[in-house]
Parts: sequence; structure tokens; C-alpha cells
Amino acid sequence: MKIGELAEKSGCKVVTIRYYEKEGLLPAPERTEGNYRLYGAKDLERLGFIMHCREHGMRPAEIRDLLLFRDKPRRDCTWIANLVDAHIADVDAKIASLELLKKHLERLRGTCGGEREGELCGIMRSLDDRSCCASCGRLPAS
Amino acid sequence: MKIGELAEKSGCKVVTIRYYEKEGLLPAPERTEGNYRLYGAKDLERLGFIMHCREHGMRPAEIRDLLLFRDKPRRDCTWIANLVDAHIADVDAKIASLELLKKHLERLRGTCGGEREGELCGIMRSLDDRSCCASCGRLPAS
DNA sequence: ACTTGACCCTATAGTAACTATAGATATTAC
DNA sequence: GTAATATCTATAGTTACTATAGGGTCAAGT
Repeated sequence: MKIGELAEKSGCKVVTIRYYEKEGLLPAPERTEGNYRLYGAKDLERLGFIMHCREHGMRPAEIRDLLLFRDKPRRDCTWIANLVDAHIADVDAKIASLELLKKHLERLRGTCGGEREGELCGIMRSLDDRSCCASCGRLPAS
Repeated sequence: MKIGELAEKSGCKVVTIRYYEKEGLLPAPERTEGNYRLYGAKDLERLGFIMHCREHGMRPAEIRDLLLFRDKPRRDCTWIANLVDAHIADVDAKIASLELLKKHLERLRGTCGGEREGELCGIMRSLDDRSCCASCGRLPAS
């Protein structure tokens, strides 16, 4: 199949498939006479694996490692469980950070006096004073 | 004060200060004879405002709008409350998405048989089958 | 045969919000 | 005077793609 069909079957965009090839996640496929990429069932499976990993928040570099393992499984796969554990911890940290951010934003929202006078805008005044955030938990810079 | 002192007092990196200047968030400051940037108290306040906004997850473009308002307040500041509301909604969506991701990751983690045999690695097998995710909520591509 | 349109190709640049590097100049400390 | 530190500019790198430009290939219709 050509790249468009692979894209449709996998749900991955054409440009992204080419990108994955350039990044070494997908092997360079055969070409037709007219220099079109030609894929088979294995490529579709591999791309499915890649997308499944991406959907789980893994980055291309990690996926590359997983693909190496997939291509040539070794006896010990403990590191894979560790990788997933690390991702879960990562996600937990992000959630916690966002919960804190939400708290800050809601507090900020609460300082809107609703008096519709620019100079007195409560939110602007709150933003002017950064020290307020020191008390209730420092937000990460990101 | 010079840029290093401003960086220390604000907690913002020197390079980031220069970046904010280039992006138009900070005005081009005076210079010494030796072409060093010279800042005053107002710059520190403005940078504090910027960082406070950043800590609340606002992007430079939004901060630019807020700074324009700060420089020249208009009567109506409803849009500022709306901006904050939109951010809260945004954060909520991100949290929900991460919660779902966490659920998926934990399920994935649970498929590790712990049998330490590469070919049978449960996680790898789960990653091979993307259809499992269709049932319990599609993960966003990001 | 010709043209239209859909699909495909490569290479390059753009995205966000910085960060890192290289190479030059200025100031400060000893 | 010299060495270390701080600053300057300009450019490129980061992530995971996406967009654009400029062109080639292929199947169908006239």
C-alpha cells in the first residue's frame, strides 16, 4: 500500500509517517518505480505500536528503545515495567502541578471585584503582587 | 542595576530577560557606556508581573495583552476575568486528559506478567494491540 | 493525446518558549 | 597587568511535529 492508505488505516498523518521514518522509528520502505513508498502489513503493525506508545505519552526516543526490544527481545524486560512506572510518576507530578495551578487561578479569579474599572481591576492588582503565591505553594515556572 | 542583578532579584534567568525584551514584554532599557543594560525598580516590577503571569500558565502573547492594559487601563476589564476563566477550563481539560492517561498507563502496567521473558513480556504485547484503548476512552494524540 | 485532479516526492522553515553555543567586549578583583 | 567574571550579539538547538514551496506520478475523463 502507498503512504496515503497507511495513513488512513493507521490514523496517522502522511507527514508524520515520513517524519517517523526520518527519525528511525519506521524503516525506509521499498519504493515503486515512480519513487512512491510501498508499505506492507508489518509496517502497519509497527506504526500501530508506535502510535499506541505515543498515546501513552511516550516520546520517540523511548519508543525507539521499545522498538529495538520488539525487534530483538532479550530475556530481561524489567526496564519496561520501570519505564511505565516512571511515566505514571511523571503523570502524577503533572496532575499535582496542574491542581495547584488551578487553585491559584481560582484564587486569582476570585479577586475580580467585578467593578469594571480598569484601574481597580482586582485581577490586575493580584498579578502585580507576586508575593501572594509564596504562601500557598510555589508554582513551577512551566 | 545590571541584568545579572535583575535576574537574581526576580528569579528570572538572564537569557530569559533578554528574550522577553526581544519579544516586546520588557522595554529596551537604557545602556551604560559599555553597552550594558541598565534596569530600575519599574523593570523589576514589570518582570515580576510577567513571571507571575507565566506561573499562572499564561503565554507571552496573552501577557503582552495584559501588559498593554497595565500600561493603559481601560474602563472595561471583563475580558481579563474571561481570560482567567478560559485558563481554568484549559487546566481542567488537561487534568482530565492526564487522569485518563494515568488510567491507561496503570492498566498497561498491570499487564506485566513479571515472568522476565522478553518474548512474553505482557506490556509489549499490550502495546502491540491498540484496539484495547478504543473501549475505555480514546487518548488524545498529544 | 491532453488535461485535470489527486496523490506523492524532497527540502526547508516555522511552531512555543526558551536554552545553548560561539566569539567578542567590559568590568572587577587581585 | 592579568585573570576571572559579567555582559554583549547572533545563531542554532530543543520537541514532535506542521506548513510551505516547488516539483513529479498516476488514473480517469474528453
